[in-house]
Amino acid sequence: MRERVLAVPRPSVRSLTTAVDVVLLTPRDGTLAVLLLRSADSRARDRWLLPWDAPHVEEPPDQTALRLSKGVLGAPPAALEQIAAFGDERRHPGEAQLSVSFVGLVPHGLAEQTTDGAVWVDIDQLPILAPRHRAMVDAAVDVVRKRIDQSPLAFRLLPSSFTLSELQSIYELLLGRSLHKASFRRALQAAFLVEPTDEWRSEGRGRPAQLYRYAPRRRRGSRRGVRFDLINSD
Amino acid sequence: MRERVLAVPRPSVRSLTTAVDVVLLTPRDGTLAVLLLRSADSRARDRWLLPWDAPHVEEPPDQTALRLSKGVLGAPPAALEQIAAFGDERRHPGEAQLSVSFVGLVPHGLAEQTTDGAVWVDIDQLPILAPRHRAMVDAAVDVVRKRIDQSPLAFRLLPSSFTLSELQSIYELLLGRSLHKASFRRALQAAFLVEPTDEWRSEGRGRPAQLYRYAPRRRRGSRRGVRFDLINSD
DNA sequence: GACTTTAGTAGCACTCCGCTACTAATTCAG
DNA sequence: CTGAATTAGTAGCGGAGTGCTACTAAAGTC
Repeated sequence: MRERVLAVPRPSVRSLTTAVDVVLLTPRDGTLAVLLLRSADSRARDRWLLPWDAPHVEEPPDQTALRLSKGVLGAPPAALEQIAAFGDERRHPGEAQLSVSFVGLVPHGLAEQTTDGAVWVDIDQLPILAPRHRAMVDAAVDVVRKRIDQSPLAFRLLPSSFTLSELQSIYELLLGRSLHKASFRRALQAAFLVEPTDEWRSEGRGRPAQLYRYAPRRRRGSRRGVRFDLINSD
Repeated sequence: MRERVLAVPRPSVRSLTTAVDVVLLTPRDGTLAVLLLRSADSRARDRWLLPWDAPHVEEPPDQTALRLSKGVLGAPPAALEQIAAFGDERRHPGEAQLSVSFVGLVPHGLAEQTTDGAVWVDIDQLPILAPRHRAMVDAAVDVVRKRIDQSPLAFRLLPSSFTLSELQSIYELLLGRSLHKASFRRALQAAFLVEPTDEWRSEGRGRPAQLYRYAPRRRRGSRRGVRFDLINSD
């Protein structure tokens, strides 16, 4: 930083039409479902939409996403994270040049109380959406699957006490594949993420299950080496 | 999707002042360095800046990022990925309401030929930057560290043939910690990412090293279980 | 009471990972 | 020429992690 450097001309900003779009996901019937809105205008090009809006004046995008989520759910989602900005030629329903997209996770209980006009649709039975909205849904699922290991997302989809089978179902759902029961529990125990309560829940037939609560304890440093889990040879 | 749903009012977009900002990283002297520009106006509030500009008309943000990168480097970077959109109260040097930020990786050779006005600064010796730029640099490093396992980023920072020690250095640099030689090589072999050439390189003192090339072979499906690598108890 | 269903555990075989300790090939100092 | 220094590369041990089969446990159903 001691070298002499020439100065560069100062750029300036430009105004782009902007939208904030939200992909709300909930566990439903063994898979993930997305919240879609039926278009107001029956002659509109897009019949189904992700909830979206322009940011209000001085409102940061994450606040817009939160406002939108509360609007359709009546309450904030269990988690809300930015996916990415989409600004390419893929069409947005409002013709926004730039979209900032968010993914939210909605626990089952909250998912039942959506406002009129909102419908949960299974993730592999999506209707035709505007291309940009379609890309956001795919990206949202990817984001969730990538974060699930690092962040206690799964626990936010459950009530404060839950059975380990319920927890496993959530993980299977979010990961999109099934897990082995014994291995799942062993990994869970090694991670010190849950602790048993002294309650049990009898769910129809079968042996009652012990209830657990989310109670992460400080990990002893588990510096892993490089994994090279390279799947997509990008 | 067979339920009857009420229609919702149609939102509309709004124009926000927008910038695209680029965090270019290169390996240098055993750590990562960021490319910064010296501000044109000596009385400007921010003396140092990340390269940034407004998108041109009809130019998607990733193209803007590529244009900016080529502008300072004279050539495209080895990799260029979106980090995130920043739209909160953290100040942008151009007062942009919304910033779309990208991270680019620059191989050592290319890093030496930057235009005048650009300086590489060690990542832990950053000068004061506008808060939003500062946040972008931190986020850029995080993004790289999270993707390094899944994506062959490291190989793009090296010439087409390289020694395994060089490769390990790049990994150490990107990950920000040192790796064990034998373990690194074992993991690399298991991943079928490289193949040896029949050339050797003698680098001053010490035994000559065999040169390898990046040659990923289709992995046999290595479905791992859940890892619960939960470190940040978010 | 036998059967079904769900919860939960034991433990084997195998892989993976960190590490110490080695061998190999070169340069450099004298 | 010889030995120290330096860098490359491998062997293999011990422990941790993983996938799986096979079991035991506790409830409901008929």
